[in-house]
Amino acid sequence: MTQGLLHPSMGLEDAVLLRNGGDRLHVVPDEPRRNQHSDGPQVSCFDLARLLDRSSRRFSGLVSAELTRLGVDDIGPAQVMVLLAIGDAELSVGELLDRGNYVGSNISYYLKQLTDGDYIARVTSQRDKRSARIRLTERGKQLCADLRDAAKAFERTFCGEQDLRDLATAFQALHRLELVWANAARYGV
Amino acid sequence: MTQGLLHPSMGLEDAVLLRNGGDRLHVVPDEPRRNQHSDGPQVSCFDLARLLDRSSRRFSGLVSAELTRLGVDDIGPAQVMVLLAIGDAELSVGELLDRGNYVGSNISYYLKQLTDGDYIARVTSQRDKRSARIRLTERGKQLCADLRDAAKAFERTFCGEQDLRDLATAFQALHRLELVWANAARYGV
DNA sequence: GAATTTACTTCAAAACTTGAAGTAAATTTC
DNA sequence: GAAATTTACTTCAAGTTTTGAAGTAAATTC
Repeated sequence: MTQGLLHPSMGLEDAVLLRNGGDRLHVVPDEPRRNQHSDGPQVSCFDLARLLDRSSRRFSGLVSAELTRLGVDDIGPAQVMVLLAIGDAELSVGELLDRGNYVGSNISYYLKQLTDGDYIARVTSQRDKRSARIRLTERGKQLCADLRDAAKAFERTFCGEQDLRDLATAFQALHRLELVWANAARYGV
Repeated sequence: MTQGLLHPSMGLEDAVLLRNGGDRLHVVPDEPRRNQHSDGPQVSCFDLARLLDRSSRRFSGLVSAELTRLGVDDIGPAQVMVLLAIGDAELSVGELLDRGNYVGSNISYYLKQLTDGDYIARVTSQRDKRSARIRLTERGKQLCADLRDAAKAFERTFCGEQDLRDLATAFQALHRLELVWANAARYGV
């Protein structure tokens, strides 16, 4: 039984959390810092996938908390992600779909909630009346701005230089992997 | 309005997919390869979060497809993740919870399905009769093995050296970020 | 101008998540 | 050593999210 790729019963995921007397939190790496390219213990795509899930959930929790703090209770983190995906652009539902996260009926469902909550405005496109153009309302923009501010504050409080680099590193590496997975889904598999 | 952290309307996520005549797929990086530490365009945690979601979904899709191919139709990718989280270990529900992904009632729900499908066996612990010990059945082990094989085959077909490095890189960076997020959730925020 | 395709939306069923409440065993407290 | 508390789960009911099939109306193609 091909053992090897999958974790050899050693929890790759155990967190080492410490509080250091003062008011600032530190994450203590168990090793000085691995050489960027000697990939350490074998990592399978399943390991990564579980970490993806876990991180996603964790982050959603933070966004939820922030929404509560902001007094927003008609939408959740999932809807927020849609808002952020729209950003400053004015785009059609199709373009939003191309941005990747969702399937059609799903985004309709979110858009309905966001429209009801007055976070986005939808106007039927003049050139193509089938297609709706979507953009943030003032309320939507305000929420995004508030969240960005919260994220900034969060970074100042909890993140060091290395954490910010990790953010970019994770993004780049994951971005490439996603292309591979998308490719696979598209052709053969 | 604090613009900057959030995508300046340029889709960081557009995929560049090519098919190159032959039977092998390539992902074409738009630059030779960024210096590992000059983090390129600003990436916010929201950008990463959306990518996390997207990648997760994408990967689940691949697992789903593989399950279908294997003729497994009583469980989905979510349950598979639980199986893989258990691995070769025999552990209690509590330990599984500590491995991080789920909340209590949630894992009960999955464990029930996995028990019904005969993928896992649960025995009441003798030392502490409240606690159930969980392990994979032969069927569960077989499925995990099949999936690992599929992943191997997948890697051979679709991944280059760089992709494998990305896997490890993403894992490490994300792992650290998750600690930060977990920390934040635990104290203050 | 009929047939097809595109760009969505709606609906209903399934899957998943959450939180509150429940159960039974272990531990602590008095 | 019995009562109270805590631990280790499970169950339940009420959401929320996801999926896929079907629908609608505008645009395109034939």
